[in-house]
Amino acid sequence: MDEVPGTSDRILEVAGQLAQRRGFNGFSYADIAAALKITKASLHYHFATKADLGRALIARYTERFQAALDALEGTPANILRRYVKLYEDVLVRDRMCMCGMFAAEYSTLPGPMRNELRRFFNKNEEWLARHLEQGRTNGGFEYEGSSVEMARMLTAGLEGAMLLARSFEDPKRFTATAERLLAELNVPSSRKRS
Amino acid sequence: MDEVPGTSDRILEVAGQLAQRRGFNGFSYADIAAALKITKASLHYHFATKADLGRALIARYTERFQAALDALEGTPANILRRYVKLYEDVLVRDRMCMCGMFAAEYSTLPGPMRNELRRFFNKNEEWLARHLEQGRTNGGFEYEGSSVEMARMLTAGLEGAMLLARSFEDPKRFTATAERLLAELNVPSSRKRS
DNA sequence: GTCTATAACGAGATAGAC
DNA sequence: GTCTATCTCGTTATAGAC
Repeated sequence: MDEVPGTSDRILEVAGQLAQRRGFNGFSYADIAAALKITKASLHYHFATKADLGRALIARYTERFQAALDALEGTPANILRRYVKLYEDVLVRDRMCMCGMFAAEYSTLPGPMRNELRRFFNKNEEWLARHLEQGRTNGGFEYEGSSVEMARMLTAGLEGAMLLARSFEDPKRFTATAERLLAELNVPSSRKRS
Repeated sequence: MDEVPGTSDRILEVAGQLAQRRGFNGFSYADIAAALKITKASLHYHFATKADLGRALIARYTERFQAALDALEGTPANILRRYVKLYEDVLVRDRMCMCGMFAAEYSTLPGPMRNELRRFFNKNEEWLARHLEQGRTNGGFEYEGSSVEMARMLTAGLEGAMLLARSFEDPKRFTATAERLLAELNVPSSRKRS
């Protein structure tokens, strides 16, 4: 395990970074080629069309995000704080959530990418709803109504907060909004010791 | 008043629609020209560069949005419900908030557009914080902490919810999340009579 | 698997006639 | 103000040699 990455992987790595910073319509094969010092033609060997590349980008992102979620441990409150921190880490590296980015570009995306995008949000929602449920049962979370609805509110809030924080070039704006969102669940700020 | 719109206005109207559906990088002068049945060269007479056009688009959007906000009337709870309905109306016409859209494209936008974008969000935040404050004083709103922070949470939630609703091609997803957000303020759903 | 070369198209933008 | 014509460049994509 942890082998030397092949060309396809390195393409996905660079393209992913570009996509998270500039959006799917904001980068080109030329950008990737320049970064990897190979030619555009070589890229097409690995990903015949940009739609193929886009689909692979989301699939990889979903897989990695899911792995990060599955690795989160602790009390329900701490798991949720660490979940928020995943977003924060993306932001401080000057990136946006890839799927939040692509969601904005939704109407210009090829069909296969749209489906892959929904898959990401569905998996995210499922994980979040499950952990909210657990937190309500035995983690001190307080909210009324469906956990799925609450998961959707949190996701919307976090994605929107990333968008706004980037527009103001101020990651702290994200942190503040994220803390307010958690406060709605009665999850105290990580700065206060619980 | 209510004069026949000149060419510049018609350009902004069409370009605005395209921008709200496909993003700033998702439409071209050719698209506008086709819709208005004039040539691309004519467009450049009115807006020399696309950056100029983009800046004018945000300025106009800000102005119109502000006018819509100032026209909202009723109890604090009803004003807030009508505020949410402004977003909803955009969504059901198959559009996204122009500035939410541009926020996603932030890193690819020309500098003048970035400044204009922040101006929009600042004005929106100011209006919202003011009305939240009023609602807390004499409208039954319940929340802790700063009204500005709460305004930012609401804006993030609403923008994010629009993004997600569009990805699932389901405006009801927005409505549900918006109601959850208002519920956090103790603003009851508009479906229940208060 | 990577290269050179090029096709085929669309983008933003300009010159200059009317 | 709007047009025709054109420029220059960037885009995705392909053919075929190595």
